[in-house]
Amino acid sequence: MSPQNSQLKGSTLTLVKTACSNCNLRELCLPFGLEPSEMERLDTLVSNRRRLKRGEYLYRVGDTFDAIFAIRSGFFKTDVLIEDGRDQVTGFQMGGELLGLDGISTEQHTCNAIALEDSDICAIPFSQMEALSREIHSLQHHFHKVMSREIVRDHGVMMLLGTMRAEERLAAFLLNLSQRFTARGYSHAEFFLRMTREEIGSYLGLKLETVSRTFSRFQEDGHIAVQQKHIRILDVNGLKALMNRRN
Amino acid sequence: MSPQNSQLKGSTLTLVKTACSNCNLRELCLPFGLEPSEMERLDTLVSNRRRLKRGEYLYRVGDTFDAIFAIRSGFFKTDVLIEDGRDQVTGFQMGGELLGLDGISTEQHTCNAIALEDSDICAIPFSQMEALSREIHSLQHHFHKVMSREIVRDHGVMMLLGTMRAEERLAAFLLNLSQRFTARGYSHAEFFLRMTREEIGSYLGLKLETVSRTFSRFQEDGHIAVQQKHIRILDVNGLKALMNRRN
DNA sequence: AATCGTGGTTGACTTGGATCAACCGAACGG
DNA sequence: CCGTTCGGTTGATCCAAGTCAACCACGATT
Repeated sequence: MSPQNSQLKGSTLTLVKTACSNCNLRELCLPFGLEPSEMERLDTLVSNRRRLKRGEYLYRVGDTFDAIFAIRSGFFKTDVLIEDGRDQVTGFQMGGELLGLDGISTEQHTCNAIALEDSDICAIPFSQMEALSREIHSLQHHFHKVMSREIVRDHGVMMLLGTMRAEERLAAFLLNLSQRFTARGYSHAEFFLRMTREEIGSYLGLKLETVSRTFSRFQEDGHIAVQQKHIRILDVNGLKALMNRRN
Repeated sequence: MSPQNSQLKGSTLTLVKTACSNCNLRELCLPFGLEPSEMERLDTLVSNRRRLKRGEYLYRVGDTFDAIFAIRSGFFKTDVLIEDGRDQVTGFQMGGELLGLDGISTEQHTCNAIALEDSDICAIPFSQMEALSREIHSLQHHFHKVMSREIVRDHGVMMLLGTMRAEERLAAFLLNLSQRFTARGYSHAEFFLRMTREEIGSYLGLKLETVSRTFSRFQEDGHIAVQQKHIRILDVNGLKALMNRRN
């Protein structure tokens, strides 16, 4: 009775010639909107593929930056820390999303990226990527859009952390996950959380107990069914209503 | 009886000969690191200069995006809002900083940018900027760094909102302002706040009363001297110590 | 000089989420 | 198979910040 395991085991690890052109995430990822001939040129940069096991670091604070990473499969978190031990999860990333943009600024990574399940990533050497985007306008423009989208996403998180109560934060979090799973062809209503309550709490500015309690409350109210990491959304509109209910 | 209207009418669109090459903020701004000949080429894009009076919008949520803006002088805030009236200040920007990066993603601005004092900005048409950065490597790379720096800054704010107590947030805020004023040749220890307590609170995820009380406490403890918007920092190290005092 | 409005300060009280603590259940290694 | 560990749940209590409210300071307007 463990659908989680069967799902995980279902991922067959075959060594495929890495290429954006045959990647089923290409429409979500960097090559979005490229002509076939252009995509071939991008393929030559992305030859570098890497596997990570659950818990492994893709990069750490202070690592020198020379490549951005596209997630081919798997699930990541990024976090920042301050001296005294506090840390904050700054995001959860899934297939088709880019990691490492934080490193461009100082040529050093400013956060940690950690695989939350066995994952598969493509490394894209950044200087080559800049060179290619000088030649392919649509690649350049799309890359700018991806960076900008990250800024907009961060504003959303700031809004969430600055103005929302615990219930609203959790509802927003679940709806966001649901929407991203949907975009990747998975069920919008049923999924497994890849992260712990503590990691969710850190991302949302809450303690793990509050996350747990709020999940329980959502369940009592019939909005979701939770069993450990397994989530079923029973009432999307109920969750949405929770979100912009002012007091 | 409509100060807003009169303010809007006050927006004078003057065409001044603008040039990065003679701007004293060039080392903080987009042209950082360019050769003189390259800077001349950038000058041709930045011909477009605009004055805003206090309270005027540089852009609003939903405005179509076609240019990024460099602040030549003055002070801005950006904010996002959700339906039910809540809003969150996402940043305060001063001379040499760029505004509008949020708009690249969807070709529409996703936040409001409002002048907090009479200000002077340079508009840089984005498609021309992309074209030029295909030719000038250092411009391209610097622009990427600026976007990345914005992402890193946002992570800092997320950290602040997610893990810090009111005292720490305010201390971090004051130290950040001080440091940015210093970089612009102003006193690091004495300055005027351009924003209200409410705006500070919105940025820091606090209520205005909490901001006010915390300023008073800092004053009692001899860390700062406050009188309305006038701030003197008396004990930088005291403030720094406040910041990473765990509990 | 009197009035009004906006922004700031301060006090009294309330509360949402943190903290502390006990306990439970699933996964894993010996 | 049992003990251990880790993650999750739930309860009791506490406190930092929110809320509500009164009042003050400073400019702008008349």
